[in-house]
Amino acid sequence: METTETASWKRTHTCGELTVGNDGQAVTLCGWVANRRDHGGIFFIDLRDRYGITQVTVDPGFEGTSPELLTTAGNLKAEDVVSVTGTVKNRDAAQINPNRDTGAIEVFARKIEVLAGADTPPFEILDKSDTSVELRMKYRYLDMRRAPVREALELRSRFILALRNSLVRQEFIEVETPILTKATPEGARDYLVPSRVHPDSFYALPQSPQIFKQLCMVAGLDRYFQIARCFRDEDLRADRQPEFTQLDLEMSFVEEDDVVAVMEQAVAAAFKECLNVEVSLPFPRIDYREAMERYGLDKPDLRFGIELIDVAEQAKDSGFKVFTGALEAGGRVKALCVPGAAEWSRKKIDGLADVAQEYGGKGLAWAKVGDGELTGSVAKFFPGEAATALCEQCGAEAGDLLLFAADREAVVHRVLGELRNHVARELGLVDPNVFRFAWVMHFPLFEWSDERQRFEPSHHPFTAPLDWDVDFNEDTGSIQSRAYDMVLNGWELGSGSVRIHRRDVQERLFAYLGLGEEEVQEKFGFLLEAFRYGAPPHAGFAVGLDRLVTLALGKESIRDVIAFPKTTSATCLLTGAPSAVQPEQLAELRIRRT
RNA sequence: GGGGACGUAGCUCAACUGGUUAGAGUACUGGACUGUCGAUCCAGUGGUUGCGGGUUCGAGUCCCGUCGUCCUCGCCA
Repeated sequence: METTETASWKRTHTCGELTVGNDGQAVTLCGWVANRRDHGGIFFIDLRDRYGITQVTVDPGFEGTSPELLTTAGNLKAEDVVSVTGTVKNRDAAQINPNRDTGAIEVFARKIEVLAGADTPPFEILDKSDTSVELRMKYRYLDMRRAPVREALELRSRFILALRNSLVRQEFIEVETPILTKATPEGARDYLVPSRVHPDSFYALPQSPQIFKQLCMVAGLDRYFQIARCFRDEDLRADRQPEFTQLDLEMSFVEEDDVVAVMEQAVAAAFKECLNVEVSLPFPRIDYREAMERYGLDKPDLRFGIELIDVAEQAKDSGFKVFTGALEAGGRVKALCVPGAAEWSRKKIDGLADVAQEYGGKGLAWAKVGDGELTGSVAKFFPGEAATALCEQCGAEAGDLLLFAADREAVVHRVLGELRNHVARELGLVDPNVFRFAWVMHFPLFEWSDERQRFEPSHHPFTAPLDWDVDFNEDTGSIQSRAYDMVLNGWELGSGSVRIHRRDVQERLFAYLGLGEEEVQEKFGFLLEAFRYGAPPHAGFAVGLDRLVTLALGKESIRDVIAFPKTTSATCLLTGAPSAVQPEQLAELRIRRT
């Protein structure tokens, strides 16, 4: 047993819980010195812990205030870790701080023990931070003392708990799958881990627990889930970094509706429990094809309208070569009608053209809608009646701005889809407190790879086609799959699919992909073998937790909800990872530097 | 791999078209002050302008390279 002296600093309360009800109580608080105000005799110390800030008062007029206490109080510095023992007192009305939960009381100190002194921190620890990301990440542990960061982590924790509880209520079993696993042949670049025991062989960190969760279904677990860390060695963005967390699940004897219902329950429960936000169920479902036609992207932001409009009929006789040429080449001509944007400056519209080019457009045709006439770059091709017809088709009124894209369908959709998001932001139609979920159904089974000059699975090679008996060689690009995405406010939150449980279909698919028997055996042999012993029809889903929590909090980057995030160049500023290793370590792995 | 923005005191920023000794707020140090709560007041310390080269009588400013952060295209089954 330790002596009582050791325990004398132990807290009786946190810095967030004392109220007027505690008046007169003897308490001990522990925390960091957030601030100290010295009035030439009386000291005020803001003591901070995870739960809040409580004002500690050191008053020479207070009975029991020793000279030592005054000295200690006078020497306190920001971020010193202290234990304060004293008496709770209600403040006079004039001294109440309404901006703080504990603002109606203060603790008159009898004793202050410095548990650990602190150097002056590299930046001030204020809730409202203007410190550079670089410095915040290098000293993330200091950044995390700030309430906004801490609250994001707290919400993330509660969010995960709510999701977990919902799934457990829905009879799911949480299973951990290996982090050291087998390299996957396709998809993202793998992170590899050399094997010491087997020189020249490597583990890979999982891009997702995909195969293991399907094996769980063969095993008869029926309903699996996992809060799974996933790794993909690709370049970073605001909405992705190389290691991220998914809520991953898989279910047996189910189809799309069942998976969708489970996810809707879980997400709605989390929003309700953590944010008190009622998400309306069920989420609307939209066919992939329709999403592309109406919004141009497979992750439409449904918080606003401004849908894409086909103007081929009006464009075909316009005499405008860009339009007619695109149509003759089998492409599309579509438009966006931006309400009230006719007043936008030339500079602003040129900015839109830059956006169009960024996403593969050759340029941007536009027209301002006036009183029965058009002005702007394409106006002269739509005189009189033609202008009227065009405006009617677009639902355009005087004061609106029409934006056009004419190109291959993929380019038209991409450009207008991104422009749609762009102009909505410009128009202030994007409210972070509105949550518009949707399911995008029936993604294409394959997509064309320019790089490899062939069709590849757009989801993964275990995704079932909508028609089990479809011929993969026929009209390959438009074969529909049973893959679906969950979309929120223009972000892809997650995706899933009904899997192929029939060995014959799986073999036909591998054959179509050009994977020889040997190759299939080497890469997926264990999965196909498992399927030989009775695979139930199954389907699953995985939702990106980092993204979900980011949007739930109205943040802009997933780094805001990750405790120790990576930089854009995939490094950790705090630890310095990645870093060189000792030659001995390399030798043991039989790796030579080149 | 490509494009863009940024890099000046511990921190956040300023410094007109190249021109005297690179400034301010804040932090920090010292002093004053017994009711503040981002306390206030007075004084002070603090700079290889990311790094390397170049142009120039003279570079924080212009040029080239490089490093780092952020955004982004490609990439992300």
